[in-house]
Amino acid sequence: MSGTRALQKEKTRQAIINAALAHLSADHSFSSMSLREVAREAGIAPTSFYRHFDDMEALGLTLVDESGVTLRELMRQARSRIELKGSVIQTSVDTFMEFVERNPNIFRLLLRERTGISPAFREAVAKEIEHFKEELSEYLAQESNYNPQLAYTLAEGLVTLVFNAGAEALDMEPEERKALKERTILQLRYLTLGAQQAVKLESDTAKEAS
Amino acid sequence: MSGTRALQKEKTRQAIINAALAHLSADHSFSSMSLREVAREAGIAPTSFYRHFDDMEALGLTLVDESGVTLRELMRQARSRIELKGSVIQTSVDTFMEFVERNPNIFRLLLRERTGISPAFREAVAKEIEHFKEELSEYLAQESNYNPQLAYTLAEGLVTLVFNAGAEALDMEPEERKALKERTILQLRYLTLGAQQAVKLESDTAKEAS
DNA sequence: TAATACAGCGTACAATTGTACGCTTAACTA
DNA sequence: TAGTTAAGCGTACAATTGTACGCTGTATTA
Repeated sequence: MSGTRALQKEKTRQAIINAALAHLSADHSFSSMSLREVAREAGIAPTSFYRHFDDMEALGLTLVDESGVTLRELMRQARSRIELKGSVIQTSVDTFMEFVERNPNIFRLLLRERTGISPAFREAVAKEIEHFKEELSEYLAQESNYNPQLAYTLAEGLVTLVFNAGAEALDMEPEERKALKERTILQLRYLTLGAQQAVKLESDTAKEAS
Repeated sequence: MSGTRALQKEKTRQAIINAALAHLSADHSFSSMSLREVAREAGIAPTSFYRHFDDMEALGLTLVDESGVTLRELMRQARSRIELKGSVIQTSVDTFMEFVERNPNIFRLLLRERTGISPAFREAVAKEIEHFKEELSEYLAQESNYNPQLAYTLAEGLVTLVFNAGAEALDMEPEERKALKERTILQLRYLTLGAQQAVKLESDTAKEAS
C-alpha cells in the first residue's frame, strides 16, 4: 500500500471532506446539502462519491469525527494557556470563543447535528460533547476537593453554558458578543462559587453532627 | 366577514398547521419537510397551499409563533404551581420537563430552528427564548434584591441550563432522564447560590470601605 | 338577481435528486 | 509481462420538488 493509487484516493477523499466543510455556512447546513453538490464542489462525478463513502450520512459522521479532533486540540491549547496565565474561567472562555470565531462552520455543524434528524449524528455529537464534560470534570476533581459526582455536575453546567454562549455568539456583532462573553463569565463564576458553597455547607453540617 | 367562506378558509389553514405539526418528530424536521408533504397530509392540492402561506418559511414562522403561545402558558402554569408548592427551582424544572415530555415536537421545532438555516427562523426562536429570560429576570429582581443586570445574567444562565436539559432529555430513557433532572436542579441551585454569594461579597466590601 | 371574488383543483414543466450500470484507464500483483 | 483490480466517468431513469397558469363552483356583494 501507500502507492500512487492509495495516495490519489486519499487525496480525493480529502477533497470531498473539504468540499463539504467549505459549503457549511450560516445558511447552508450539512443536512440541506446534497450528494451532488458535494461531488460538484470536490470536482468529481456524483457516482464517484460512492467510492469513498456509503452515503451522505457516512460523510457527515466523518466530519463530526474530524471536528472532534479539532475540539480536543482546542482543549489542549486552553490548558497550556491556563498554565501560563492563571485565570481558569476567563482563559477557557476566551479560548473557546476564539475557536468559535475561527471555525464557525465546524461549530455550526456540531450545533445543528446535535439536534438533527439522524440518530447517528446526534449520538456522535453527544459523544464529542461528553468528552468535553469528562475532561473538565476530571480537571475539577483533581484541582479542587470536589467529589466525582459534584465535579461532573459542575462540569456539565459549565460546558453547557459555554457551548450555548458560543452558539449565540455566532449570529452576533463584536460588541454584542463581548457583552455576552462577560455575562457568560459571570455565570460560570456563580456556578463555581455556588458549588463551593454547597461543599462548604455540607462539611459544616457534618462537623456539627459529630 | 366571519361568513361561511372565511370560516372554511380558517379551517383549512388550521389543517395545514396541524399537518405540519403532526409530521414533526425525532427523524423528521420542519426544514426537511416539503410543501407537497404538508399539502398531502392536510388533504389539499399542493397549489392550494399558496392560498394560505407564501411559502414554507411563512408557515414555519407561524408555527414558531404558535409554540410561543404554548410556552407562555407553560410559564403561567409554573407560576401558579410555585404559589401552591413553594420550591421555585424544583417546580420550574418539573413543569418544564413535563412540557417537553408532552410536546416533544413543538420543543424539537424550537430546538432545531434555533440553529437552523433560515435567519428569520433563528430570530423568531431567539425572541421566544428572550421572552423566557426576561420574565424570569423580572421575577428574580422582584423576589430577591438583585440589581437588574445581575438578575438578567442569572436568569439567562438558568434558562440556558433548563432549556438545554430539555433538549437532552428528548433522547433519554425515563431513568436517565431522572438523573439528568436531578443534576440540572443542582446546577440551578449552585448558580443561584453563587449569585447570592456574589451580592453578599459585594455589599461586604462596600461596608468595609465606608 | 347579476356580477364578482376567491378557495381549491388539475395539469404541466423544468430542476434537482439519489443511484444502478457498464465502460475506461491506470495502478497494482503474480 | 500478462492479468487483475478499482477509481472515476457518463448515461440513464424514476422520484420528487416548487410553482406558473387557467378552470370551476360557490359564497359574497351590489
